[in-house]
Amino acid sequence: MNLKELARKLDLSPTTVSRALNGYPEVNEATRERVAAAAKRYNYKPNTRAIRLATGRAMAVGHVIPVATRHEIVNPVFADFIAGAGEVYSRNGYDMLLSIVPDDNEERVYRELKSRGTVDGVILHAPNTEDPRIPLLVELGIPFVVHGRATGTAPPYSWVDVNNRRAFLRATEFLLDLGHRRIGLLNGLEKMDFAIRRRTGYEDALASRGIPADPEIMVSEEMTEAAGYRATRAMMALPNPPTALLASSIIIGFGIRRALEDMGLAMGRDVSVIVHDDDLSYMRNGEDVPVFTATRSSVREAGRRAADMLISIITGKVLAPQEQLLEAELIIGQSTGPCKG
Amino acid sequence: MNLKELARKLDLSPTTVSRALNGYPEVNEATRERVAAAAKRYNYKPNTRAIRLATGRAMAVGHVIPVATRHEIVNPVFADFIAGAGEVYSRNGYDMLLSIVPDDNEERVYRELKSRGTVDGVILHAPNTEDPRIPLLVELGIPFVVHGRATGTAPPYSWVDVNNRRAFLRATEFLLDLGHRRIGLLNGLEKMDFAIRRRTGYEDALASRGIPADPEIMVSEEMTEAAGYRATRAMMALPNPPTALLASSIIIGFGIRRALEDMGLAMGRDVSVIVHDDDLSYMRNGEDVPVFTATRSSVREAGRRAADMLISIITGKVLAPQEQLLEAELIIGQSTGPCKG
DNA sequence: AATCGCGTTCAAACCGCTTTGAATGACCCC
DNA sequence: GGGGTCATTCAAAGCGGTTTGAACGCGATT
Repeated sequence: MNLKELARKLDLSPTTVSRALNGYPEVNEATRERVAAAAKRYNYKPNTRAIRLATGRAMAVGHVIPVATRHEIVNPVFADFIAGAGEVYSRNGYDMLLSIVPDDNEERVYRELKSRGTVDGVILHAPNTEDPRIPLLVELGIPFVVHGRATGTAPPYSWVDVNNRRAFLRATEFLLDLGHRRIGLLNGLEKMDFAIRRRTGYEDALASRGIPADPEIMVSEEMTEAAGYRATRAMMALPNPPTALLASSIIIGFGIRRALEDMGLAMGRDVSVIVHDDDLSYMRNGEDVPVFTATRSSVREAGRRAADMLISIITGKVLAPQEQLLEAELIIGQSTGPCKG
Repeated sequence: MNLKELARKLDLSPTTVSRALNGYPEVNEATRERVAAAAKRYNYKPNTRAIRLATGRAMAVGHVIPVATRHEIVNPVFADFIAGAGEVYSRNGYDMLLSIVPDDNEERVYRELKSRGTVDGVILHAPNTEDPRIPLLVELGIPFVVHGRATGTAPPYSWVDVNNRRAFLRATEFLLDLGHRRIGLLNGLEKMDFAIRRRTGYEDALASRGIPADPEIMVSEEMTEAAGYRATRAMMALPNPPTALLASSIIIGFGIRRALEDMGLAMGRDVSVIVHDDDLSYMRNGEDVPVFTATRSSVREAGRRAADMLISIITGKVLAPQEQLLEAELIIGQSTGPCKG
């Protein structure tokens, strides 16, 4: 059943039927009801492809997921982020398009999205410092929202981010307050912007207490269980090992825990651990009492916010670049305790 | 730059230009080259929306992700699956559409995908036994491939699945060979088809050695770290605790490890553990030596296979329903050892 | 010379909607 | 009664491609 057929059944022109269904004011209320009833009865759904061509809008949002050709890492927070974003899209009648792209090919993909008109806007994931994708998107004129920020990027742009610096500042201060002086940092790769912000927060907290940051107990690696294990073993083998560890993800935390266990050390008693917890739905930090003391910020919520923001940019509801900074909570779990050094 | 403009520049009709670019045989080779050169020079990309309307094909594949309204679980294997599928789609010029849908609404979404013509086919995720979605998709005439299978579903359908029964059969036999007689099962929710197949494999292995399955050491829960912890604590507190555990996911395995540690037990020495490992890119099972002994099968590869299969169904390359059963490897790690009971 | 076939190109219809601009008729006012 | 306003409806022209059916030029066939 298409519009023309429906119109014929109703003895109306396609014009009127279309307007009736789309809520235009110039149709008689009685007519509108008749049309609505018939549409329902014949289960009429307008063809998406035709709407898109006619309106020139794609009614779709793109998420370009760069897959590192070398690292082969699919970011684990990604699933939750799009779950949040997806909720918002479907509420607003938008489709969500995913492009899995080798990361050396991203520019071409954006250019094609633009010239083929497949999407109305995109979400930019995992920004690096001075990320070249941002000026590119600005140049192409594609509406976009960044999940995260990119230090050193000139043009203004819209973003949703966690206050990573403050989160790690507070976490570090909390450990300092517990008496820890040797605090190891297990960070993500520092080409990613958030990793740099987290390190800065950590360093600032140390500096404010006059403690020099020690590169020997600061690592920047992929955020995997295995990397957490390896880094922990290495740090704990130092002549002057840390008494506390601060990690950029709960997955690293699992690796830390395994390493400590293998060395016969108890987390929370012998070594304090704080992790960043993205509140992933399939990786909850314990049930009633959190396993890890953590800086927590729901990445799913970030997905919702970013999607909302993007839609209001696409629809022209807002014009200036939007910014939204989410604060992480510091939640106390079983993995921290006073320093007994 | 659109087709008409390009045609005008070339002093050709849109018809010929279109045919030249789409490889139709009736265009003069010299003309074709002239067209190709101009298309490249003016960076002409045909508008996706127009192609879709004209051809009646969506050139897109849908993935409907049911989000359990109660459990709030986004399946962690999902990110890797679509990473694999996405590779195949982009190679073939298809878009990947994601719908995040409350699971009480799935039927409506499929009907809309059909009547609005948004996609050419779908991948069905996380099938339950006698899953009603399968007959629905057959009825609607939407091409689809199931990731997994659904026992007790009447109509034939295409699927890609791991041989879950055999994987767990072999894992159980391996533990039995090590002398274990009390083997606990930490399974996923048994409304999901794969969970039932895994239990069957486990039970069959026990039965073949004349060991009765004991419901006290068999749980079926969400596959989270916390659930793994809880179940392990409960089982180990029994008067007759298991000496080995078999778990449906590596995430459960992390919970098992934490529980054992809390009880002062060493994994691999005091209690043997085998997990199923989906070979997630962000959750590798150790680096050189696997941490967990595991039944391993790459879910990313499954994504590739499913996408390939779906595309050949959509394009009519194959007509009969296709089936593909992947075998899991049994890889030996540090979490298993002889029973010392 | 008329006919045929072949290779190549084109005009126009079509896909299913939206949207512009015009038409219709009822009602009101002077 | 003529003109103006207003509410309502419609025909037709897009949107940017694909595809059908026809046309054209030219060498080969009869």
